Amino acid sequence: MSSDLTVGQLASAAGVSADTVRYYERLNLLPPASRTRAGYRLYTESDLERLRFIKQAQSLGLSLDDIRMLLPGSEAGLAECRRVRDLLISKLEELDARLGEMRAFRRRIVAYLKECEQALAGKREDRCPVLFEISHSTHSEAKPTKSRALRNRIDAKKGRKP
Amino acid sequence: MSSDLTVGQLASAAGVSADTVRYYERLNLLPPASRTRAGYRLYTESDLERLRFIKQAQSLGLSLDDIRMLLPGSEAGLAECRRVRDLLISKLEELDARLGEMRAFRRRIVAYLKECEQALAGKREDRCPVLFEISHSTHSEAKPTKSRALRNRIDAKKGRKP
DNA sequence: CTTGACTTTGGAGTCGGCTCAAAGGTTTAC
DNA sequence: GTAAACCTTTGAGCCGACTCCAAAGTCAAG
Repeated sequence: MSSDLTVGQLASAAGVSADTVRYYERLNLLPPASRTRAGYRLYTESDLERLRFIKQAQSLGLSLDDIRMLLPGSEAGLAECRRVRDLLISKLEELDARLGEMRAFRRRIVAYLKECEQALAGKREDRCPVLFEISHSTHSEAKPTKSRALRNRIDAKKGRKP
Repeated sequence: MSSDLTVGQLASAAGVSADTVRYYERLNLLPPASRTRAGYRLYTESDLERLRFIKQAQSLGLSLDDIRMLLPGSEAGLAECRRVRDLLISKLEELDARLGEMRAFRRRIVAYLKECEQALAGKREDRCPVLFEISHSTHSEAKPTKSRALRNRIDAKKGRKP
């Protein structure tokens, strides 16, 4: 309470950008901040806790929509707990479905890889058996745009504030 | 030539929309289709296989950029095979890394779920212990990688062709 | 008093992967 | 011969979670 924070201070305390804080406010993930006479947003420690909670939950793979459902509602302990449990169960189901798919895909990749290695060891294939399996068409290539997914990951890993 | 397909036929055979097929063609994921005199696209079985491969790879979380790299280039047999092998190896590594992350995430969810169930069984908590923990854990590194892919897959499962 | 680092707003842009609309041309079924 | 159901193109819109921008206001240090 000794410490009221501006957006920028709150943001850097939580390791996000000021834009992100305002964005969360628009989405009702953070309550509308009180203001100075000049209109600057003012935040308290509890806003910081809440913001950290959001980030933490997000790092668990929850979407902002999911998180909004987790944020302090009006119910008391047990009801709250049931709500959380239901969300966790549904996330777990999603996760398991996806894990199953990924393991199947892994088996497929491994099988393809084995075929490749065999063809390379035998040195007698006139074309990659994997590609033969996948498709018979040859097709000319445009320029290989650098993967955006990769760039996004890199951006995400290093520091928040530009 | 027994089985030439129009874009709509190809699309529904693969369970995607015609728009998606044309979109893939724009992205060079499918070779430019041959045309009838009237300009209609014509596809073959091998296009269908290729399209199915794309969907299969995609359902496991590979981006279209990733997939493009797995698709046939113009080099001859062994070189081609080496390229495919190298890509398969790197995808396999990625996949394993991701599987590891997901399993860790899963353990965390399961642990939280257990706490919820216990609190509900004991009926003595005044506050959900999971919410308490999340709000008091230290926020390390946010990595919301899977949310998006996860939701995309879910959308993909039910919402086909409206 | 001026500089420069903050703040405000609304609105636009980004990325991947579609999805839809508009305005027209073609093919097929009756 | 005509209507339905295809097909063509270009180009815009959608989602989630930001991110950036411009133009203007505010605040603290020197």
